[in-house]
Amino acid sequence: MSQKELSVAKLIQIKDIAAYEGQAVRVRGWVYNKTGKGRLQFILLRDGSGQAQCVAFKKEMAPAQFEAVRALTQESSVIIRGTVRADDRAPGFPPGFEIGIQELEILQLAQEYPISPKEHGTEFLMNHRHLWLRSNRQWAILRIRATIIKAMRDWLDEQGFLLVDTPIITPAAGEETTTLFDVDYFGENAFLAQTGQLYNEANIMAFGKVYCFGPTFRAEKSKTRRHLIEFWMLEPEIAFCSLEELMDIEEGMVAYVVAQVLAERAGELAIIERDIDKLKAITPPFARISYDDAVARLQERQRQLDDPAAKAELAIEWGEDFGSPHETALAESFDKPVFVYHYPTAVKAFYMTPVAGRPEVCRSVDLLAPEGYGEIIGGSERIHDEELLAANIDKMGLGREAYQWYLDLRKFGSVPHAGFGIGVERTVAWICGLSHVRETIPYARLLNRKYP
RNA sequence: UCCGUAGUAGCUCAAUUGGCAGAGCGGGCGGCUGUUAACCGCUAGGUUCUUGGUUCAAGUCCAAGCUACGGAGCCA
Repeated sequence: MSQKELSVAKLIQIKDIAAYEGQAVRVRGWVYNKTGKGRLQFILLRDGSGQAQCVAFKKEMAPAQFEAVRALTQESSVIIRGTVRADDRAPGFPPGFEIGIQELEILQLAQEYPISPKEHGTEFLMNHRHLWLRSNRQWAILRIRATIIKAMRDWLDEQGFLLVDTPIITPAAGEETTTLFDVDYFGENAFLAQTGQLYNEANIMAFGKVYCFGPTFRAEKSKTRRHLIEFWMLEPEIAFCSLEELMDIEEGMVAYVVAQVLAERAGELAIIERDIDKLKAITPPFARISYDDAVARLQERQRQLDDPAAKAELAIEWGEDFGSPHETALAESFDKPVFVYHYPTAVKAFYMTPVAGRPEVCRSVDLLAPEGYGEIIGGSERIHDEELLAANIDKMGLGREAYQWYLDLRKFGSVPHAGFGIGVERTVAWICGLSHVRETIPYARLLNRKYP
């Protein structure tokens, strides 16, 4: 191959490498790993779309060029020109193809890179999150995250929902007032949104079926594997919708999301070594059990336990909310997500409709993911009666002024309606089989972490 | 906030009863024509989290603090 041919070699993305077998190409990227054997050097190059092994033989290159390859450091940025060939020995994403290097251009020779292919601790990796994203596993997880978000939105769009954005800076609490982030709004007090739901309820009266998608903020001092201070939530809201219809929607969306991940991210699931048989089982219908039934199941299960510590952890009386051991124990009976509906009114938010003839429970439903991942969705039928809603706002001591516009919705053509919120990070953690949500978001905001 | 565990080289970890501060990886130098977290030889690299205490002697024991990790509560 002549210099001229090389200089006009087509610039490709590594994900497409199989289509260029036998052709001269250029790839741009970063040195993910390097190994070699004297006059033979192997560069594993990643370009964001995939990874390809690039091979340098000393006898096929100018001496200075070969020396440059030999001196490459991990994460150096380069442009490589060479010829694509099939080789079963070649690792990569996709595997089976490699590039025989003919020319190398170094954009920057990287300094000593802190993240080696060997093991590291959580603290070290989180401190280097801005670099950790380049690692295979993190790369795969965040690509799956993107597919999950896209699938959720595609499904809703297909079902006739409209994306309607809700504000981040809000004057009133969506839920409890203890977990709000304060914002100085030109000398007045405002808060970062915990939910877009109240605005969704206004928006459905204009558009029928809507959803919002964005970050939400909760200043909870919680330090668990399933909590973030800043997390992303997708919240559909539907006019003229019952709790049963809401469950149909949740079920359809979750099943679609899992199917899309299986179809489009098989390679990434393989990188993170996810057991995909567990995901293939996620098809409608999902079991639906009442809170009453769930408590009875938990009490029965607790009776069968011998270990006193485990027994104490799983203790529950009717009226109490579930802790994470309860959610895990409940979900263990199912190999799909399970709905738990009609929770006690006292443990749920002020806007949830009481069950007719049984006001101690409300028209609420949580969806618990399998494999111990717990609640990924919370939803309910909203109160559409002005008197009852106003009374609840007073009872919670929330202050009626800030909710005046919300109460207005019940004056001008109020209708039964329902909606839910699905936590993106918890969904990603479940589908990817991760032990902690900190790896499901590019830059996690945790109780004691705001860097990088 | 509470309970538990830990903090030693850039990283992951050893260090016996309180008695000379060590290995692998990564870095540097050299070797090797099919490597897959390559391999072989040489080499540099330390305020043992901080402060105070006990002791002839502290990485090791005691006290307080800081930080992280695991779990609980709360939630999506």
